[in-house]
Amino acid sequence: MAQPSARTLTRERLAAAALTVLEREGLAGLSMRKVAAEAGVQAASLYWHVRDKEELLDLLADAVIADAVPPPRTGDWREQYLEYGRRYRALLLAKRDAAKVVAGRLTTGPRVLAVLEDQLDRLREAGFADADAAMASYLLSAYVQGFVLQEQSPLSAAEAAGASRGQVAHAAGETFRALPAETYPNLVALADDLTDPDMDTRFEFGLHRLADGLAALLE
Amino acid sequence: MAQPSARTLTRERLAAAALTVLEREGLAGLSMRKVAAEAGVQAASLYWHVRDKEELLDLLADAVIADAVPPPRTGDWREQYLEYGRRYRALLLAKRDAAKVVAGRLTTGPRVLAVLEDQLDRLREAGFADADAAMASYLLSAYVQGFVLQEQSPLSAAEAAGASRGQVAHAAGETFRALPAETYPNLVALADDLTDPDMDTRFEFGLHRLADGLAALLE
DNA sequence: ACCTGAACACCGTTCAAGT
DNA sequence: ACCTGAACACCGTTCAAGT
Repeated sequence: MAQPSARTLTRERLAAAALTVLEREGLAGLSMRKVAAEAGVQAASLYWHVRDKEELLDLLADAVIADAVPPPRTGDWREQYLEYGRRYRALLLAKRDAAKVVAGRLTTGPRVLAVLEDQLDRLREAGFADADAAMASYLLSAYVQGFVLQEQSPLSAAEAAGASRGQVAHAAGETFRALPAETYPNLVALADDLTDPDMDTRFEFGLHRLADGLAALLE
Repeated sequence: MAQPSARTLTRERLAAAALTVLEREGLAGLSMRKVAAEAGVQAASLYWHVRDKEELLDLLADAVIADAVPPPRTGDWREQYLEYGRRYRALLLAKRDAAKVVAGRLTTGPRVLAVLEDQLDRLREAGFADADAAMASYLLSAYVQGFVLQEQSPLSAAEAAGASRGQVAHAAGETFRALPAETYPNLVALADDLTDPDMDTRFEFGLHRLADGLAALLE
């Protein structure tokens, strides 16, 4: 196939420009004009390669998770399932606003398909029925996307304004503790647990529950 | 407290106007100008009641889930946990783009706090440790939000253009089936399972896995 | 085939000015 | 205290025109 010359615009170069802008300005700051400028072209030119901004975001979503790599085939299916979840989360956390970009978008890049294929293979091999393997895969991505979406968005105006996660969590804890104990005894008692900013532990907890719940299907 | 006269703008009336616009135009079509018009006021007036659009979206998120109601205290904790999940999903599905509005936003309306309080009470009563009860609650909302986010967003440009979910799912199934079977044997074999448009069944599957995984903590 | 210039309708937000 | 009018900088998208 004909190699596009160094300066011609392609969908790949468009996706790369969009990724750069995303990293620099966040999803809210990503405009067609800025992506065009990053690609060294006028805004109107993008519409030759892409129907609209929505389609550009599809390209961006593919680019965001293009680095997906299946975990090694070591340990049992459970350990490998956990590892899929951890890697997906890490992939999303690595790029600014990645969860917002990916959430609710169908990505079918070849790398993603390869990872999905591999994951299904391992689940079936572990003994899951076809439908259960498909569901287990969907379940994992819904959980990870939902989790990282929360994790990546500022908890409040305060955090957006520059306060650290720990500070915001502490303030939230104070809010719970300050609630009337007669009406909200549990919120007051669990204030610390509810606002614990250790996201790794939280993520692992959910991931293990999923794996345990799936394991019960094999008994 | 002084009753605001019928025509004065309040944060409550602002939230109600935003909700109306959301239902009519979707989140992408929700602008400060349209919300102002709906409230019978000029766009600039909103900034007296609200710092910026972000804060208006916070109000909107509260309004979206203000109707939350805890399930009846019948059956064991597991059945009640499932029911919390079902109701949360139903609440989000009832309002256009609700998952996108709520996802990654901290809502602390009194109704939501009451439901959370009640949920924690039941989990602790069932025997969960404090930290586990807090995690179980967070896990449920991450899962439901992640799930409905997928469910509520158009799977593709085709669906946005008016094709039914079933048609899109069928087309996606065709795509998987058409893949080279040597490279993607599992995607080809599970094409139907992966693209099954029955979202209720999918949701229930995940929900039961969560509940089973949590149940294992009590043994 | 691919890109530009100019335009259109529409944004979020600010601010002096009104009542 | 609350709202308006007008303005600013910035959007996504279209389209005739260029090469």
